[in-house]
Amino acid sequence: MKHKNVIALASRITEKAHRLIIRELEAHGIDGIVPSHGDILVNLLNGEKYTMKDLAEKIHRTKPTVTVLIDKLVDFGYVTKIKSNEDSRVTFVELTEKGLGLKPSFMEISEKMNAIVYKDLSDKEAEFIEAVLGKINRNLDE
Amino acid sequence: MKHKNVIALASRITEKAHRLIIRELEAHGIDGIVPSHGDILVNLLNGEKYTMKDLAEKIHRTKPTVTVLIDKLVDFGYVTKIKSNEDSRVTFVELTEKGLGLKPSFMEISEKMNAIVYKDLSDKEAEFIEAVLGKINRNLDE
DNA sequence: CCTTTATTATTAGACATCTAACTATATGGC
DNA sequence: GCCATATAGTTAGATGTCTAATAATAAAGG
Repeated sequence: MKHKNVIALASRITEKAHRLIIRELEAHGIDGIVPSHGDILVNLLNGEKYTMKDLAEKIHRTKPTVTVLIDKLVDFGYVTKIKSNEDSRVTFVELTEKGLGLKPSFMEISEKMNAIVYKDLSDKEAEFIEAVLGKINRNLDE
Repeated sequence: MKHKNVIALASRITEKAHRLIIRELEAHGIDGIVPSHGDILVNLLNGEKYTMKDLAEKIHRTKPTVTVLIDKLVDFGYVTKIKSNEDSRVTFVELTEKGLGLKPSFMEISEKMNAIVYKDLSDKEAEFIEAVLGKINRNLDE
């Protein structure tokens, strides 16, 4: 019990993973996209449409943040906003054709990431570490 | 090998830990300080003085970022900047008395954080998870 | 020496993110 | 039916962070 640096490691891993994702996206010709945009797009890749609020919850960001993120994705032509008919406060977000076209790249990047992260980890180790991280994650929900 | 979400967990853990740190700092009456400021201060708590560049490396941030962070810490009166005599390009940063006074709070917060993160983890589990996270962290240094 | 190259730090500009405040709409109680 | 309250989304303002460019100084090579 001498080290006590799970948080520092988690932080460094998160940042390196984010940089890797951005680098890979650029390598696939996808520019100006940060991981949060990616998270949104991944959620939309099943073809469903979601409200701004739904997306905010899914990617663990606030609504104002999602407004900005989505506006950028609209500018890039990856998604469209659709006003709800039933409740005019609500805005749905849906992938465009161009957005749907990102799927192969996203799957490749995801596989590449997993190959790096889980390199030389046995299935047992992978399972164990996810279980423990899950526990720590819950512990932090004060 | 079904989950594959170490990165997502690391990301959530990092963010929750950061929020917890900020909340605890405020509870100790330390306001306007984010984890990066904390990282800098923790590094200075041994009484040594470090250059801007040193600090940037220690906290894994760029030099422009550290310039901004330090300027804020100077405004708050926690640190002072001292021009080097030997090399006039170099600026040293050192804790003030007020900065030194943060030590007890920082230690308390660190202990509280460890208590939460390592709650119901055996020593063996803690050791193992840090070893595996260390491995993943290195794997990401492409 | 003097010029080129390297190094330290800052400034400028961009962006994701947050909280707080605001708008607009819906819902629920009386 | 109206008014209070809740909910969805945006806008405004602040801040940490980055990259690129700049300034100032040091070191190195001819």
